[in-house]
Amino acid sequence: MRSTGNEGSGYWYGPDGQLDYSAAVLKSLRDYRAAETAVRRSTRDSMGMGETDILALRYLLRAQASGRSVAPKDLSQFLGITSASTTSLIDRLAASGHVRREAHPTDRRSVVVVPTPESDQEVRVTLGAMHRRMMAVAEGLSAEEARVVVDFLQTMTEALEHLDEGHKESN
Amino acid sequence: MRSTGNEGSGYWYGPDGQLDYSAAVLKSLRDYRAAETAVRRSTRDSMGMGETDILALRYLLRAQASGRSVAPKDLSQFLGITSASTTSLIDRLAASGHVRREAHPTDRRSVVVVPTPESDQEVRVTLGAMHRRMMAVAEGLSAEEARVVVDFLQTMTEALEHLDEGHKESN
DNA sequence: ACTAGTTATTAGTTGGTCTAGGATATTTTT
DNA sequence: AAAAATATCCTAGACCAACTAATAACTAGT
Repeated sequence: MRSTGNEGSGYWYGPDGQLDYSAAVLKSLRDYRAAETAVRRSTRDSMGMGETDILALRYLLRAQASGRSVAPKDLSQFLGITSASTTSLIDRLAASGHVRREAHPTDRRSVVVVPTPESDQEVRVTLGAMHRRMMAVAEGLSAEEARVVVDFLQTMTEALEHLDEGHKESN
Repeated sequence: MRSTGNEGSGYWYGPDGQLDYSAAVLKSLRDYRAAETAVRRSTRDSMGMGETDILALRYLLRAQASGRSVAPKDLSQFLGITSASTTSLIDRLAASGHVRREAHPTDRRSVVVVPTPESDQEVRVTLGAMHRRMMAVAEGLSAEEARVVVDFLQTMTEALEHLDEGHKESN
């Protein structure tokens, strides 16, 4: 339907119409992912850290911003790595001056991992430009368009999540 | 989906309106990425291979489907890894029976990497379900909605790509 | 007080990448 | 035609981040 108005998204005209739109949607999704991966890689290189380290740092900064304190265990769970890997990750981040280990106020087994102000600054500078760009694109959408995009992404996310559940059965 | 209000997408109502939509868009994009990453990881684990190996295999299968032949050099370039890493990657894939090395028809220095029929089958089974699911979601969009989504993703992709260009200059 | 469970760490292994260098085949120069 | 330069792939050795298994320090239940 509405076969007009696709000058911008081209490449996918075809006799069928409907099916071509779907292919275009999936392709644009793949392209987006590729671009995002490239940016992450570039960021990662420019900060001299691995992907996981950056994820961890961002998690720590977010937690700090909302007043939560983070133990190594929380990082393990969030990142999906073992506690041993988390220990060495914190070692790395501490060695590079991005975090400090502090004593846990009540549980003396545990530790609180705190990002340093410098790392906060660094991440802001490095990731700020990307975030602003993306925010600008999002703000370019009308409320109705935003609704369509959010609905689509959520539905796609749910589809993937359900898929992941039934992954054991060879289906 | 189908937007009956936003019970699903909630959390983002606020006095401002416009800005909250943008935040919701970015959040849904993040969530989608997280879900996709999880599925990839799960697939990777279930096939007992690394991420790079799966990318390589898919590249090989696509190339085969379109009649192109692939040399190790092509894999290096596509994956962005060194030739040494590519060698060991091919070693792995050959050891697990996913590919074979064959002589290059004209250039006797070179080698052609060919995916085995079994690996084709395996990838089809493993990735087919995901692709069908995603296609189903995409087909659930009207033409107009598809246009909005594709435009959005393309614009976002361009924003990221331009960002990546100016990444050397401290900006 | 003793046992069981939790939390973080250490030690050692594995997997995938890198750099450096070597082997073989092709192309270009002399 | 022979020699030099280039191209393509492989091998060797090292590094890094993840893993598993075992340990130390602590908390909580009985």
